[in-house]
Amino acid sequence: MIDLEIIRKKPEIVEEALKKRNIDFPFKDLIEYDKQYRAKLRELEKLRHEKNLLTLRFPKEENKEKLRREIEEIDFKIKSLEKEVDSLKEKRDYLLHRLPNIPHHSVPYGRDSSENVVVRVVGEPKKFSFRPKAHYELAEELGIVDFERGTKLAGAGFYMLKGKGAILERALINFMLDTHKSKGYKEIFPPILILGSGAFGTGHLPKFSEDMYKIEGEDLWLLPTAELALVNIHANETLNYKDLPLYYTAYTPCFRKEAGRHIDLKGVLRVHQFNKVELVKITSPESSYDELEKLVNDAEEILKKLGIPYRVVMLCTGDLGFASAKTYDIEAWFPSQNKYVEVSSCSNCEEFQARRANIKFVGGGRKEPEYVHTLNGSGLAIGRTFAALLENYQQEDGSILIPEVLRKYTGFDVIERPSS
RNA sequence: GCUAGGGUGGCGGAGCGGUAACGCGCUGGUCUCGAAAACCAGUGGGCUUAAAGCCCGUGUGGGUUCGAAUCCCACCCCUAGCGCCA
Repeated sequence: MIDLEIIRKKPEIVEEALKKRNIDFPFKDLIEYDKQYRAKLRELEKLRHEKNLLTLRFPKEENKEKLRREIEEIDFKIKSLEKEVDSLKEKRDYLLHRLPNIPHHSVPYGRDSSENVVVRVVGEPKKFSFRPKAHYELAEELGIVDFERGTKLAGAGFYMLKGKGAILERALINFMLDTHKSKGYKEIFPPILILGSGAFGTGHLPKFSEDMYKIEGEDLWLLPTAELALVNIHANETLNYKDLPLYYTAYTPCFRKEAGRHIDLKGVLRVHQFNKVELVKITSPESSYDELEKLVNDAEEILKKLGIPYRVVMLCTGDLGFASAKTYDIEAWFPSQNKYVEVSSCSNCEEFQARRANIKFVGGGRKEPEYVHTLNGSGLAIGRTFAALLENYQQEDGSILIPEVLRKYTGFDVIERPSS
C-alpha cells in the first residue's frame, strides 16, 4: 500500500509510476475522495464535539427535556454525516487498496513481458543427438506422473505423482530446503490456510480474490504461495533493527485457480496445485536491494547445483507484479520447447506489504518506528524444476539420469522405463 | 461440538451507566566525569498541525440510553473440563 502522505503531497510520483506500469487507474478520483473524506470528517468531529459538551451538561441540567431535544437535533446531523464519511472512506480505500507499488528507479521501462531485460545467461543448453521429448511425454512413458488419475481425483488441472516421480518430488523439496538452510534461512512449516487479513497484508486481497481458493463460509484461503504465511509471521509486530535481516524458507503446496487463464503450458507447468520452496526476507530499508541480489543468487544456486541451464530476467515496469518494486525472474531451459520457462520470481516489495501487514522496526538510529522491507522469491517451484530436470537429463532411451547432488535424496541414480 | 470462565495500552491490572486509575517496562529531559538512583515529561489511532485543540479507541459488529469498558444480542479468539480424533 502506498503511503497516503505521498499521495497527498507528491501525487506526481504515483502518477508517473502508474504511467510506467502502463495501467489505467482512476488516481484523480482517489485524491478527490480523500480530500472530500477529510473535509467531511472535520465537520463530523466538530458536531461530535458539540454533542459531547451537551451530554456532559446533562446530569446538572434543569431543563432536561429541552437539552434532550437539542442533542437529538445534532444527533440527526451526525448520523447523516457519518454515512457520508463512511461512504467516502470506503471509496477512497477501495482505490487505495488496489493501487500498485511504485517501481524502483533501476527497473527498465517497458510495456509488457516482451520488453523484459535479460540480465545473465548461465550454463550451456545441452546439444541432443536426438529429438528431446517434452517432460509430459517422458513422465507418462516412465510412469511417474499420472495426469488422468489426478483429474479423476480433483478435476482438470491436477496431477498425481507415482513411484520414483513422487520420490523425486520429495527429494527436490528436501534438497532445496537443506541448501537454503545452510545459507542462514530459518525453516518454517506454516499453516496451508491463511486468514483474509494475511492475504491482504501481502497484497493478494482484495484485488486477486478470484485467483485463490476460499474455504466456504470462513475467512480462510488456501495459500497461493508460502509468501503469504512467511511475510505475515511478523504482522502487527515491531521488530528490532539488530535482529534484521530475517531469512525464512518454507516448503508448502500452493493453490491457484488460474481463472481466465488459458492453458498455454502443457503438463505440470500450469496447474491448480503445485509444490514450492519459498524464500522470504524481512530487512531494513537501506539493505533491501543488496538483499534482493543475494536472494536471487540463493535461488540460482539450486539450478547451478542441479546443472540446469537458466537465465535471469529483470521484469520491466509493465510486467511488474502488484506489490513489487523490482522483480527478477529466473527461467530454466526447456530443450523440448527450445526456450526458457519461469521457475522463480524474486521481488523486493519495499514497504508496500509491511504497511499493509503493519510490520515495523525500531533502532538503527531511528527515533520513530519505521516499516521494514519485505522480499520474497521462489527457491524454486518444484513442479517446474521437476519438469526441467526430466527434459535436461533425458537419455536417448527415454530414461532420466539423476543429478549427482540429488542422489542422496532419491536413493537412485536413474529413472528407467518400465519393462512391462 | 458441549459446559464454565475470560478478552481493557508493550506487559500487569482497576473501573462495572457520567466519558479509561495505578504499577512495571520503554523513550526523552534534569542531575552526573559517566552511570545508577531520584525527579519531570512522554509512551493506541486519526484530523488539524503555527500552537492549542478536537474526534475515535476497552476482542469484532449491532442494539438500548442524553451518555456504554460497564446493560442486551450475535460473532471471533483465549483458558480449563468434557466429548471426538491423526
